[in-house]
Amino acid sequence: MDKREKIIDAAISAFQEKGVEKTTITDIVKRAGIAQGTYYLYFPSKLSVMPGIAEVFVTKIMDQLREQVTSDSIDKQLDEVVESLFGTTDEHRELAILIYSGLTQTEHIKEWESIYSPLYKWLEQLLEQAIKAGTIRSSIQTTYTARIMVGAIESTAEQIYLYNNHEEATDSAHKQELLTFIRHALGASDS
Amino acid sequence: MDKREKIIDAAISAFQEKGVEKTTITDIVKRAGIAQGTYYLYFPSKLSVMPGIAEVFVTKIMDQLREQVTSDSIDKQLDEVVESLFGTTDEHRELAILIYSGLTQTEHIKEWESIYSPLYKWLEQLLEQAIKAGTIRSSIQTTYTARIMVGAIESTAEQIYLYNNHEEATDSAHKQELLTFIRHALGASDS
Amino acid sequence: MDKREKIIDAAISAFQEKGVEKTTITDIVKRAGIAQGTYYLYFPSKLSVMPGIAEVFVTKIMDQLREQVTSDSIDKQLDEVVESLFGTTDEHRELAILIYSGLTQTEHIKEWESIYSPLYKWLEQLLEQAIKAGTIRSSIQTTYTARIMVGAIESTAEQIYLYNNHEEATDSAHKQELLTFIRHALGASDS
Amino acid sequence: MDKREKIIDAAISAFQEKGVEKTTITDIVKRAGIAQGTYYLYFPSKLSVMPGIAEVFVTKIMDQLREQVTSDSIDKQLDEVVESLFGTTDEHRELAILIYSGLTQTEHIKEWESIYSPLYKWLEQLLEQAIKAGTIRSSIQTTYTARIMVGAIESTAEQIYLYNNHEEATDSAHKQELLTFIRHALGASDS
DNA sequence: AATGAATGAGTCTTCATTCAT
DNA sequence: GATGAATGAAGACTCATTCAT
Repeated sequence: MDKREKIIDAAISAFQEKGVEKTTITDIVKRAGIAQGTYYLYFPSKLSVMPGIAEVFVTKIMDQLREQVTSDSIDKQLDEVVESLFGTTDEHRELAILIYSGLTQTEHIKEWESIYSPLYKWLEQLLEQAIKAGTIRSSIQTTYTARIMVGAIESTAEQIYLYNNHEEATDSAHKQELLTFIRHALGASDS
Repeated sequence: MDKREKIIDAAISAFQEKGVEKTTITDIVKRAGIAQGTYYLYFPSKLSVMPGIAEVFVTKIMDQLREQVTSDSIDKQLDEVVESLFGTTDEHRELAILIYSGLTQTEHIKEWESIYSPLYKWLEQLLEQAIKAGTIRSSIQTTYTARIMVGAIESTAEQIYLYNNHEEATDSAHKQELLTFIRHALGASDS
Repeated sequence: MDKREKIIDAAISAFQEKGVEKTTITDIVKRAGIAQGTYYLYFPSKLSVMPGIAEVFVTKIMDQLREQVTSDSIDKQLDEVVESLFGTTDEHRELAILIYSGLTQTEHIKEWESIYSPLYKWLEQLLEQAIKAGTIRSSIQTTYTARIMVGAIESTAEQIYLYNNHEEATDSAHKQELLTFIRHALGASDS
Repeated sequence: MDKREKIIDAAISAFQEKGVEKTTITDIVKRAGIAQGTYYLYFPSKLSVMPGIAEVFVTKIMDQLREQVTSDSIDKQLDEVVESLFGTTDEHRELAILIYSGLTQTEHIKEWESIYSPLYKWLEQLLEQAIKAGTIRSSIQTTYTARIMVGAIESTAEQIYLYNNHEEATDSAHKQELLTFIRHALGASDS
């Protein structure tokens, strides 16, 4: 395992435990088991690990999606996409917060688009296939709609998992409403 | 103008210019034209101005909405809502980021929901009236859909104004796609 | 005694004892009896005290000169000037080195001229009086000759006191040669 | 070109550009095109290159003098000596400073005398010949006067080239005054 | 002889907070 | 209430030096 990876992992664990603001480079290097100066051979500052962390995060999202979205019908696929993204947000909520927090604190916010592009690309393809199959409306421009959908799903997941005190019943209703919202938006047949 | 307000305004301007992390109390008091110690008579720490800033932010959003959403038909109203929220995001994007950033850096993230509640409430009522008028589908649960819509609109606005390098043509297409998306989602008549 | 002066005195003592390079800000503040941060309220860096130190040095030179150069005849005055500057260099040799060293290490070297100007002015006046009295040649341009003389005397003093291992006999001969050199240069009557 | 020489040249260029204090071994090895560790095969520390640099410096001074001082009369020779040393100081002023600076930072300051000895010897011989020829006063002790002259000339050159902002007219007058000063000092015929 | 990644002790510098006025 | 000079703990960052290859 190379040092760059060690540092990213150590940073994730430190940021999650102590928060970005309160984490020091010293915390990170201790966890990574490397020397103080070695950190600066790989990253110029505390927050410059953020894009690295974000990549790890998106990799996790994509792994989950590829694993969990397996159906053929668009209807079930939407279900699985929402389920998967909700799951990732729930599971890695601290990671999600710290990425957002870290990105906003730096000049790196413009990198968000490129970090997310694998996710956007993947969803675009899924939409294109559905259009070809005639299961969603043909007027959809996949480039934009993919981004809109990801935004809608993730913001809803954040509302549920990050801001709220969960309640099984309302959470489920909220999620169902999102699914219905998206299905209508895509012009898919209501299930 | 009392000192508390002066401090909040100074904090907003400092945070926007230098970022939350790099802003110091000294920066704030200099802009506010008060003495170092005076700050602590009004706020116990740097991040404790955040709720004050957030209030200002939501007030601006609501003022814009009330002023700009004036039509009768749901179709035009949606147009105006998107237009208004896009405008606010564009104009106050740094403010939005710093609030989010500030909230994630503290224990205050759960307050996001309550900070946004005036906006949610306002949109719920708009939706309820449209349901009554029969211009959108009656199966909509306004509590959830209001939140989903705000999430979809703001995340799209962020994608356009925060992460991207603007291009007139694509920005406009992206926004149109969002409108179409929402209209279908609400079961409104396509314009 | 104000803090700025305390810092300069502490810096002189620290620089002399440990050398400029090996002295830390911590060394200085400890000797000055002030807090770490207080240093930065007065000076932005370690070497920026140097001009302050140089002023102290020139003040000492001037005090000595005024006290020791009391004769009326130019011949004796020259003797006393050389004696005085040699004495100052001998007594404060470490101070002299560290000023030169410190000035060369920074952007402050251009300030040397203005720091030395009291000395130059004083010697110009002495020369002007001698010209009026007809005891040195009238073709002398005092502005330049004052500078040349100071340079000649100090460089000789440095050669003797800083670079050499002293030997009473040669030191004295060296000094006499300098005096003869200057007397002839000024067109003064040889003693 | 062997590595030792490469290092000395790299050190000169780095010291001149960044100053001795701010130059790091890393700066030097990068310029020399060698590896970090290789430096230590040739020099034990940063300042131990200084004597090597000083050699280069005095070699340049002597080369200039031998090339430019070619006349027979003492009067013209003095002119050429001053011209030559002024030229070297102007051209290599940073080099001169960094040597002085480097020497004062270490225990090496006593070496200044021996570094300069070729220059002193050369000037002693020139003076001896002039005494023999009867063109300067016979009471001169060449050992001391050579040192005094070098000191006077170099300190004047420093005053002009290091400390001042040049002005063609005053610089030239300053130099002429120095020449007149020295001619009288040596008891040479005024030109 | 040459390399250059890794080290970690040591320093500079910042800045939230205090408190005498 | 208001001030702002002073504080000093804490953290970022540097860089001479080493050593396995």
